[in-house]
Amino acid sequence: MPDAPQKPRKADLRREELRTRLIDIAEARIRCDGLGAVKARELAREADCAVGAIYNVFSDLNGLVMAVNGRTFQALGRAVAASVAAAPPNAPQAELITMSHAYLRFAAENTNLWRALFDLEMSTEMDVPQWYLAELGKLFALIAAPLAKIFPNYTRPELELMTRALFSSVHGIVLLGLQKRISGVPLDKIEDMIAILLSNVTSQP
Amino acid sequence: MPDAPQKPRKADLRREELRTRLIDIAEARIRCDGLGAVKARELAREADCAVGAIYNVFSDLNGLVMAVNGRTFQALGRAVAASVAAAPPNAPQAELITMSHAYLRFAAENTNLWRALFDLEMSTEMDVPQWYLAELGKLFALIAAPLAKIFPNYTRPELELMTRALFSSVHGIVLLGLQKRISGVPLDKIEDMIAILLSNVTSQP
DNA sequence: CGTTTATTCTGAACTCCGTTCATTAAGGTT
DNA sequence: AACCTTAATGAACGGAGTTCAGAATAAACG
Repeated sequence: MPDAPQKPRKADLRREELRTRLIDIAEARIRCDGLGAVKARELAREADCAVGAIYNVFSDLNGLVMAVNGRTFQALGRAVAASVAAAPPNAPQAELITMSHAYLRFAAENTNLWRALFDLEMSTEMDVPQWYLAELGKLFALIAAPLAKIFPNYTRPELELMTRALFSSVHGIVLLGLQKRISGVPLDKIEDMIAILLSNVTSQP
Repeated sequence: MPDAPQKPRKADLRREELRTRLIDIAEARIRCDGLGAVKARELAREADCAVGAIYNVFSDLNGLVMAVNGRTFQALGRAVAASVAAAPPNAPQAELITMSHAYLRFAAENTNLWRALFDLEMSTEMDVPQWYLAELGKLFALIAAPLAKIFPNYTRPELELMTRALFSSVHGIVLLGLQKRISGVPLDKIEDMIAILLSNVTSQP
């Protein structure tokens, strides 16, 4: 009797179908109205299931939001990677700026989803899932590559430090820039901030 | 009859006393256990008043947290200003690094209070109070002064852009650095990140 | 100083939310 | 078809912010 664990059939399919349905709904809600719009009863109504069913598929609502965050993080990574893939090689400074602008663009166009990426981890001080660190690692690698060309004399640790520093810097600029567009900063000003920062950092004396 | 509006007496004193008492308690709670530890019933119990009394003094719990944030923001401003006051003049690069390290130090030593400063504004998309912008303006002025010495050729708008960019960058480094000290970054690594970033930015070719 | 009016304080009650679990229904096995 | 194992259900629970009719207190007045 090969292929022993073949028991689950209908149930698992239904479960998997409900899982993606719930993620779809939660994603749409976060996109439109932010993290606070993810409510158990509304999800159940829209997904046409019982409230309890949600907890058969996810440990709690945080787990569901985490699943949405997984999608968002991958989409973010794709957006940044795509931006740099279409750029000319051997222009590492321009590469950094292009990636950062792609990051800004993604955050601006998917503000609520992008926010959820960071708002959830903070509130619950649980251990970061491994896919989270993996995706972050991919982003870091994209940044480290052009940086290594710009600073060929940097040691490995110095390069890592600089990578984290630049990522955090761009993240900070985007975060504060997108917050309160009123009385705040229009998108191209944020672009300028990123560009002026990166230009100054990457032009050695 | 001069001095007409002299009516309120006992009531206003009690009200003001309760106000500061509530802010004290909320501040202590946030400091120890974060924003989530500010609960109406617990506050009332600790302040020895009815839950409703809170709403006679503040519009809601957000208003109370706002009051705490006011204190925190002022303390933050004092900490940063003090750090630069004790530094040698005519060393603008060192000044910037000193201030940024003071910012990091304040955030590290008052993490929950510092977090509340930003976590609340985000969740409720209400209009930013004017004192908030005023305090931010003071911080910006502290940054702009040494920057003007480093980049004497910058126009006013360029200088403003650079000021915001650097503040946001340092904020981002501190934010992501302090988040998840586990598997994350120790304090002196964060200091190094700030220093390496600012050194690179402020050394023109 | 007593009475009356205005103000403030009180806390039970209302609403809303995430989560649970005894009960019910369905799926799989013999 | 009868049995058992598993999943789905939604009323109920606990805990949160906020409100508001009534009690208590302070002010005003005779």
